[in-house]
Amino acid sequence: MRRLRCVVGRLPGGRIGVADLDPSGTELRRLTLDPEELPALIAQREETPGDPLTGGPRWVWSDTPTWYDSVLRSGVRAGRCHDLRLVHTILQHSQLVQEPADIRAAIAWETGPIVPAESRPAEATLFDLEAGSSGPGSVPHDLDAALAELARQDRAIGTSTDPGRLRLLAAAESAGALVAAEMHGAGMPWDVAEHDRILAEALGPRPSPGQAPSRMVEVAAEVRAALGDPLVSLDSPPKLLRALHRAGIDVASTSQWELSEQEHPAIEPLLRYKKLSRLLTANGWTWIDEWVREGRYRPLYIPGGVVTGRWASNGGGALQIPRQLRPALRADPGWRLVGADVSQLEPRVLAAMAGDQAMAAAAAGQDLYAGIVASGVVTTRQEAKVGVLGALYGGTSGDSGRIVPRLRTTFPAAMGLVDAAAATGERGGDVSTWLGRSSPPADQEWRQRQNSAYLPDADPREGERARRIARDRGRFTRNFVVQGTAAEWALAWLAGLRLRLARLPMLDDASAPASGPAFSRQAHLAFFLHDEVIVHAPQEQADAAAQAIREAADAAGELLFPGSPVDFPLDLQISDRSGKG
DNA sequence: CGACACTGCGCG
DNA sequence: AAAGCGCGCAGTGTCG
Repeated sequence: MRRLRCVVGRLPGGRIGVADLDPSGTELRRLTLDPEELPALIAQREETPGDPLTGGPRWVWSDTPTWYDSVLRSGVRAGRCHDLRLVHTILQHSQLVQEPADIRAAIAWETGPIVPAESRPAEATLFDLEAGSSGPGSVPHDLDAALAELARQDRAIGTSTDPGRLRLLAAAESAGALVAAEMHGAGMPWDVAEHDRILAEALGPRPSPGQAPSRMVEVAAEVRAALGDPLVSLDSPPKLLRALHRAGIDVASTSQWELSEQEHPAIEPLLRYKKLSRLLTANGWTWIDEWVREGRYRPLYIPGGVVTGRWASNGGGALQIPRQLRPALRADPGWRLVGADVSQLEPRVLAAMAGDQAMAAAAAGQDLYAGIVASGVVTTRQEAKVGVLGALYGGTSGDSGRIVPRLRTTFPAAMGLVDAAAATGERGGDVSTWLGRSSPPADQEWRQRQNSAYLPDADPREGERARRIARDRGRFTRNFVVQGTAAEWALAWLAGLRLRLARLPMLDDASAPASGPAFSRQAHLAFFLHDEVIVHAPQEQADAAAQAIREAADAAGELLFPGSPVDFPLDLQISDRSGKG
């Protein structure tokens, strides 16, 4: 059953048009309204007693943040959407699309990764729908342009080799855009006092501006004493490297993995100094001042920001918050954090895609690596992990180089799939995820190097270089199919979770400080990181939220891989703080 | 002074 | 300078 679609776009003169389309694409009616009337219209159309958000139409618009942020600020949520910009990006390169000419010709929709207009807490008043909004980094917001692009996308999907998969991908990607906008609106509940406590414990109390924290000063002195160099800068890699050489420490770089292999009294304090320095510069007091407002950290999430389909983020390094600071992610009083991550998502996705019976059997328990040990191909969990990561990333040497060939005999279908993806990439071909997102074509320079390496008078070093970058691309495409399909699974998980949470009752009075009307009275997503979600839930909804997370994971598996024996077990905790169950 | 490249390290 | 994928961000250094 295909639902009603409501295409939203700008009209000449600053009004907004909403065109209702039946499943065949025929326009049934058209409304005209002022921009500030849009939230009310959406609220009215979403209103389905007892089934909030799930019974409404699919809103079609140029770009989700452009239209949806203001709607959200009015306290209104949309159930489903179709983000023309994101779907355009997918269809443009998808190998499943057999007639890409129209889509590719619509260059106005070719935006690449979005340029965050304003990621600082201030926020621009969305409808900056003036001239210039069709420049680079933007898309056409007019209703006519949206209708034309939607028609192109419908045709591209309808004539593709697998319309079902591309429709699912379009819906999942677009649902991700709704989640991203909502998570930005809600923010992560951030406990500044706890963050400060963690910093002070590691670094000493907050120093006055321009001063180094006391613990760092002490550790730096230890390093300088051990190097016999009282003035050396530890913050400049070139200077530090020279100082290390003067002290007789033979390293090619100052990276921690290389330093840690050295025996010298300066190494231990230097590594400690680097840890402290990283904590201070990346997530120190300055970070708190810059990013946390009224108990909320609000990064910008960027769906489709990574070529594989993973999200990127902007503002404060949301996807790289160190584990050490996780306890600062803390529920409001009377609320709980419900956190869940998928155990070994990528190898499970690979087993399902490849239909690898042996790998599916190994995945049957909570711990896939234990299952691989049980299969007898390796003897320790560590070997299983190194081997699987080597298979996914294209490891050829060291431990993974020894173990991966053994996996080939035990899991031939799974290994065949990633090996084939690597071979295709090395040849300059493209690969696609399970739902049809395709790898970016090899660029001109890459092709140039492959061609010139085989000319009769080519320098042998050119040939070596060509083979090396060919292997580099092979590792990329090998990983692309798995990382990208895992991202699709995660989008399906998020999409299902979001709608399940929306069915939970709105509380009459939640004791939480308002973070926007739509988020202060109901369990909502607060964080997402590739294979992990955190839901911020009123205490009385915590169990229901946990149940929703589990159901959504099962549903995602069934949606992508119907009938597959591979399941996707979760590690789930309910707590007032993240980082500890 | 800004733009850019590079290093290094946090996350999955 | 990971032998093996994908990111964002801060700091340093270089160039114009």
